[in-house]
Amino acid sequence: MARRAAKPVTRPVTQPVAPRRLGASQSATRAALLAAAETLLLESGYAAVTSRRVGAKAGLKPQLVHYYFRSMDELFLEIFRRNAEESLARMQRAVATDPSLRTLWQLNADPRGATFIIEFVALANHRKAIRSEIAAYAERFRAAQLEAVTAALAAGGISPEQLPPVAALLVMTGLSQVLTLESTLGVTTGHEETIALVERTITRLASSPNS
Amino acid sequence: MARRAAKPVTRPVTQPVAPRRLGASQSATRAALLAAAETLLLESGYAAVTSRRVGAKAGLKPQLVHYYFRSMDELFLEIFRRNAEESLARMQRAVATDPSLRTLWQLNADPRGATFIIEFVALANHRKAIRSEIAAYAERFRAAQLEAVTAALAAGGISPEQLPPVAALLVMTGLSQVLTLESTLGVTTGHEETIALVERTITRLASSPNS
DNA sequence: GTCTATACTTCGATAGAC
DNA sequence: GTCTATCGAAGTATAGAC
Repeated sequence: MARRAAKPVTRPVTQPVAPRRLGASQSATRAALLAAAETLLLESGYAAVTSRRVGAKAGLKPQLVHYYFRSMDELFLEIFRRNAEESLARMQRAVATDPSLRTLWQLNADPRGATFIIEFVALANHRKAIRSEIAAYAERFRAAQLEAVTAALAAGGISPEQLPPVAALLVMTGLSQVLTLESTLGVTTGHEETIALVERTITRLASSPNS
Repeated sequence: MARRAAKPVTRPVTQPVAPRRLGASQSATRAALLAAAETLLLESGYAAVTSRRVGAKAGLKPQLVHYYFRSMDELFLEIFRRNAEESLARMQRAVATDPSLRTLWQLNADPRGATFIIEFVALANHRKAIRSEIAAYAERFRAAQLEAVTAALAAGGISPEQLPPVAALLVMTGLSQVLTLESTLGVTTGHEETIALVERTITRLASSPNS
């Protein structure tokens, strides 16, 4: 992976950091690079996201990556933020329309999302700068979902003592993660039965006086 | 990542493949390299497992990695197989002693196991040679666990119609995966409540006539 | 059987011309 | 805003000396 920084670089003391020029964030070229990087990430994993390959995929020179992003970590973070913001917004829109457990469950089923999570968690394992960003987002996402689950369970007459909303949420999250993760591996034993069980349970919780 | 093979290399036609010598599989040096690689994988993610770093961690020359393993993929597979076999065996031993849901749940709680899974699934995302191996193992593990869950539920008087054993298994697997995954990120919101719910549910399923 | 020397590739990043 | 040129570190892998 040709680790970090080519040279220590004797930096002029008057310009403490970021002396390099950086491209505008509205640039179409920048957007193309981001799109190429995102595709690479999903198709081939984060290790495939190198400035050279991103450049090639976008039909551009690899140095442009460094012109628009201070470092590869910054590129990764930009990809993460965009997707995070977008999926948070999508979730909140969907919940605003129909604040049910089924809505949340269906949102989780997006296979792209699970692939993203895997890649970024693995990334976080050796790029500390990325870990905290992911953790912060995870908490934010959890809080927003929790609100929806709490409301949905209350509407179904389920008390928090019978079933803590946060536990219900984690069960759903865990399940959808395993299901999509295994699907990408080609393992699908038991998936059908499990999905059926979730559907039944959601229906039951939506309108019953019992756990 | 300084991708693949230094040179095409003009290979003599009489020696179609694997002309290189390989070290003995009982070698202590080999074991040291494997241990170092495994530690690196867990601590820093698969991208940190490079011949140079593995060598350094083991206090050996990086070239030795290539002497004992034909390629980095082979090293990864060796790590995977060892851990896979061992955890399958451990599970079967535990279940033989006490074939209950709680036994299975406690086995899943091992954080090492979940970290391994994350790393290898991410790896499988762009190393095809590894994917099939993981998928095959997953099916094997699933089948063994399923047997135990089926027996445990039957013993508790739960019919497969009330709760399909394979679905119960996937719920447990998904949960333990999310819990440890989030823990490594430092996110633990709701974990306590969820673990409590699982414990309660296991107790209920172990000895009751109701779903 | 075991390890060293070394080849060659790719990496991130920068400087400076256009 | 983009391209040419280039550096030095790190990557995989092989050939051949002990």
